[in-house]
Amino acid sequence: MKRKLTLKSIAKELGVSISTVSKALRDSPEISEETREKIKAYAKLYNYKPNNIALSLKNRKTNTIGVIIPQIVHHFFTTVIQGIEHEAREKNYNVIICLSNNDFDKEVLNMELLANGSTDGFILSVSKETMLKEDYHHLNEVIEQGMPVVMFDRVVEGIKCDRVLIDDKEGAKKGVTHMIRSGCRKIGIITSEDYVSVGRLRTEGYLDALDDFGIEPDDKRILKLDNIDDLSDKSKKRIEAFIIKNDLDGVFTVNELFAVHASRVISGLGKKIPEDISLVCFTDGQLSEHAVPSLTAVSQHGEEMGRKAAAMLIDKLERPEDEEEEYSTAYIDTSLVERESTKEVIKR
Amino acid sequence: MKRKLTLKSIAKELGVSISTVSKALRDSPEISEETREKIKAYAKLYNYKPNNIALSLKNRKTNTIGVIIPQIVHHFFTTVIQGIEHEAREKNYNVIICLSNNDFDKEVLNMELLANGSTDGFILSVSKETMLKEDYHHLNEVIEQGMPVVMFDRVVEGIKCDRVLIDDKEGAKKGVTHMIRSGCRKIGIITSEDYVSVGRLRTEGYLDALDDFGIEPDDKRILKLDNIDDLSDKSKKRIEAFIIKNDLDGVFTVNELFAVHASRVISGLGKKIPEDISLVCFTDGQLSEHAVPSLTAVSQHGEEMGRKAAAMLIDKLERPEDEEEEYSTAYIDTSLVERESTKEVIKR
DNA sequence: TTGTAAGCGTTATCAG
DNA sequence: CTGATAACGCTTACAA
Repeated sequence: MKRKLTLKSIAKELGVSISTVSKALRDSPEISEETREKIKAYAKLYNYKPNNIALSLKNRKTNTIGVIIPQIVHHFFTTVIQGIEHEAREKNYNVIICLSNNDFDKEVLNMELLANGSTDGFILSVSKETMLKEDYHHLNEVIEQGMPVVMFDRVVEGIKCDRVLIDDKEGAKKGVTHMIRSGCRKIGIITSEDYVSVGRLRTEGYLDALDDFGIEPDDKRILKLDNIDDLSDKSKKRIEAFIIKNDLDGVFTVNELFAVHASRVISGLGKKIPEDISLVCFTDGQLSEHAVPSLTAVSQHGEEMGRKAAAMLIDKLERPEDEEEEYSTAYIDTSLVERESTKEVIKR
Repeated sequence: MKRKLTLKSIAKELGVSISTVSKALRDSPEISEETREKIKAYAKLYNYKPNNIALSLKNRKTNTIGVIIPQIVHHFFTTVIQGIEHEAREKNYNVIICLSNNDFDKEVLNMELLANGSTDGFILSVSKETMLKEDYHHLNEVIEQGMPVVMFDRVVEGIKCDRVLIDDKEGAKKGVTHMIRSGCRKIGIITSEDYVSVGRLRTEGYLDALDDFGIEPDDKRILKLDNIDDLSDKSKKRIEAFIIKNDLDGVFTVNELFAVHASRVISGLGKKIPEDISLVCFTDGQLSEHAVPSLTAVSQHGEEMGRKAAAMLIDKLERPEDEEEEYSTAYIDTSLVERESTKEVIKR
């Protein structure tokens, strides 16, 4: 086993001091051309790379971003991570990803773990449990210690940090408006309980769209499920009942899973999509793209969101300490991807 | 901004030496009950947590596992990561995830980056480009430096490391056998070029199954696509042509994407699944589960694979240096998840 | 029982 | 131009 090269071992080998080696490798003009070349040649030959840990300790800077998300088995989050990764790499930062599993304690634990020297700042989407508990002491603590935080997607108020949000309300409005323009009038929505901010906002967008066209909202056409992250048997049952009982010509859902199940139920009833019932969902992922019929979807541009979050964080990290204390919220636009589950917009 | 507590700051505050604080916090019997309590009380009150970076430097041990994968937007990899995460947390390790984007240079870069002090070992699935190039110097280098490596899923030979593999051949055999038992005789396979090990192995499993039942293989019924990770327009066209030209009563695909497209093409031809053509795919993900018809799939148990890989790595990391030099390969069993795309097995 | 000092691998300051 | 020294935060012989 070949031990890793250190400045010390190079210095010893070449008969110079450690600091000479260090300076030579960083192209300091203090060092004579000759020794500099000799040292650099040696370092190159044996592939010397400085030890990041030592650098982090020395500089009190890790050049690492901590990302904490509820779960990774979720297409949206993976695209966000890709965006973060890309931006981070370009700006020479590393990324550490931790999962909270939607569990409050794990979120706190991970945060504390990473905060103890492993990262310079955080990008996070808070867990559902945290939102319910409304306990944000772990966030306030790291911020208090000077580590900037950027929240995305699931954000909470009252924290001193930047935010990146999908324009959920506008996105939902786009989707529902499209259905209305294509002739739908009896549109239902399958959404989540209001404490999940994205659910609430998307419901608002739905109502806004109806309002714009003077369509009276109807509570019976709003189904609020309690878990937005997966599709439990209970949720399936409720979706079935919802579609069977209501007389609908369009359904908007806040995620893909609800939509594919709705699609299945609708087809099972012998109704045609989109001729009898149109279907639009929030989140443009694999399911929307490959379902049969493929689903018209509100695309969230997760990658862009990740890039923006990383850019905001790095900006804070590299800004001089003085003129801080300004927090902003960036909105990432959505776009509608039209597919087979909706009809053409009616031209006037 | 509240600076983080350090041993030094505590020592100063309490008027004792740094080492006294250190010892007290680690419950050293050297320190008197009294001072120990005082120090621990103070540390607890102000929530002292040791700096991980300093510990890593001191111990030459980071308690961090580096994971390098081709891409994260892939359900299988996300489940593997979950497994790694779980196992690692339980054994008190952190996980750093890096993406190679299937790019050789990026894989090398990431590996070198993490190897410079950030991690104790690696879990990786090599990028496609790396397999093509057959250049594994980066792997051999970190191994040479004493950092253990565990390869999973896409592995290569001739590297001193542990391996975790899906039993691809057996899995494909299971899937194809199921189709044969349910009455199919003209079964086609949509797979990848042979240089992708999983593609080759799954093709072998397909051939094995045919052989078991005395069915003559037919090259025309084997379609080898060049990209297994996504579904290009070119691949779509080739799948269409393949299904239209061949007279098949069953199709086995090496991933979900190929299967959903095949399903679409088959339905488009007015044929019924599974009555006219059965469909089975490798990889049990969201698409298989939610497609209409839902797809019978060979489940890969990614989570288990991740756990196993992490366990093997940690085992190596914690084993005393002496009796090493033993590398093993673990196989993770697959299981067949029967859904709507296949018929019942015919009883004799 | 407590404190001093060396060391992990770096860099920056200052002296030679 | 080169080298000693201190420091980042921590642990651990060893000394007091």
